[in-house]
Amino acid sequence: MRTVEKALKLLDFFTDKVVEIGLSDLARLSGIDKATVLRMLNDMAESGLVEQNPESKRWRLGAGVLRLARLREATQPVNRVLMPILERLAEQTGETAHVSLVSGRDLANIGVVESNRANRVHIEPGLTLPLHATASGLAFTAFTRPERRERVLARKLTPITGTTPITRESLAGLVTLAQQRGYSCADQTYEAEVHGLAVPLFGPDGFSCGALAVAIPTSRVTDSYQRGILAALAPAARDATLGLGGRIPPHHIVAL
Amino acid sequence: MRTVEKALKLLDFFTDKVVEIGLSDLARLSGIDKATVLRMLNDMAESGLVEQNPESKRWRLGAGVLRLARLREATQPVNRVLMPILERLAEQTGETAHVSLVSGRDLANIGVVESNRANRVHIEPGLTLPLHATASGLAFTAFTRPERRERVLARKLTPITGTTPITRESLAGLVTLAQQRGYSCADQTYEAEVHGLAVPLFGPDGFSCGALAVAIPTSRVTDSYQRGILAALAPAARDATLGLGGRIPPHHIVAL
DNA sequence: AAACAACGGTGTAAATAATGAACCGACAAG
DNA sequence: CTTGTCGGTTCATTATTTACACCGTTGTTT
Repeated sequence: MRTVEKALKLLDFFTDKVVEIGLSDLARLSGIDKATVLRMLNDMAESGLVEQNPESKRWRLGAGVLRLARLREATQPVNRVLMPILERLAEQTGETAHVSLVSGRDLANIGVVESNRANRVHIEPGLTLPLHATASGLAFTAFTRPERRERVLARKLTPITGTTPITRESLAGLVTLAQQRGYSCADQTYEAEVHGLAVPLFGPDGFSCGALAVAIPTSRVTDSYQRGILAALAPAARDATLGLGGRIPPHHIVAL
Repeated sequence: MRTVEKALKLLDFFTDKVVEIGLSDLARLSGIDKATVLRMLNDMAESGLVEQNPESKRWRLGAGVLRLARLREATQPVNRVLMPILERLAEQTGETAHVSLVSGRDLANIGVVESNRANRVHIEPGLTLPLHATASGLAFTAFTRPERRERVLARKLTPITGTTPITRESLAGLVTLAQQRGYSCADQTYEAEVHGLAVPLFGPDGFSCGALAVAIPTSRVTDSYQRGILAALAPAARDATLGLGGRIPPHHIVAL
């Protein structure tokens, strides 16, 4: 495997729960030799991608990622555009709203606004969303370039909950449905008790570049409740696409 | 040179002015073969660090950096803590304030709030600050671990303006002065007509982990004006250090 | 206190993965 | 039509990465 790829994969072991990892742990987690991991970490530390806690000697994400994020934000003001939309959406729906953008072979969650109800869905910031198991992933896949969609369908699908689609046929069915309806549903395919609704975001090329989604506790889900959510979600997604400089293709209509 | 290091160095060619770079350009800029650069870019794209504009075929920073930044922010709420302090500082001083954190061998600018005066200093977001040529760098170097300080002093110092310190002796003098005064000055060492004042931020280990700085047009600089800036800067830096969970060492006193 | 295990980190010979020159088709300008 | 440049591919050579063993230290267990 390519060295750079392996090195960057190390970053995926950091989550909002596991913020610092020791050398040996990281070697075990990744299955890579300790010496190799150390060299990679040192290389990434040069660029500020990771840094070492001088006391615990453990490693964590570095300040360099903040710098890079600021740089990207300066050119494509994603946060500035999307966060207000997200906040309004969460307020209107009373449910947790989140937005994700394509990043490598999956979707990267880049913004979350939680509902302020007691019973609400919590979504980890910085989560990577699998394309086949989330409403966001389905909405994205439905409207991405055909080549990419084909690659997604050809993947080995890992089950996450009991209702995660694991055959090519079941996934293709959900994707086709999303194409027809203009939005996607994911009923407990990623986490139990969580129902997702998502609408794709489009880039300047008219293909999807991400998704805007609302996550609902299954206990609250009814047909009419979903319609209400969609009535807020659809225009929010349109605003988001336009705010990012994207172009909504004529064949995308959210069937309310 | 190590491959991972080389690959990540590619990211440094993206600035807030140069947001998209073509393959051949990037190969020329970095002095690395086209084929190698392409492989590195593809590897980094897997992790979402970069992405390719499907129309122009050129490359830019990817959404993955936003994800990583959110992750780091979730654990160490740098922005949340520092931005209000920065805004207050900019308001109090009427000058552009910025904050930077150690990132690899240099400082990464992670926040800027510009003054609202007509004549003000503009600072690019996501800039990398050289340690020897900026007030922030001097303040950081003065209070970092001795080993690191030694390495900085041993560097080959690149001149940026006419007054950038380029000998070990001149830099050591500025650093010592910063140690004595608890703050640092940089008179047009990075950009002409810009005067910098900086106070270090401290980590939990009692050594500097970054700097809080104010950038002033030289035309406004007088002794009493500087004292006024420092009177706002010193407590702001203290708040920032404490807000980040750092510990101010007893020997650090800002001599007003 | 002794023994032990696990930690971060270092050196080395062996092998794998990175490298770069040549090449390709596409496109644009002259 | 020729020329130059673009993004991208190929493949033999080679230089870099790799993994094993080892080191000193730390902290836990017996």
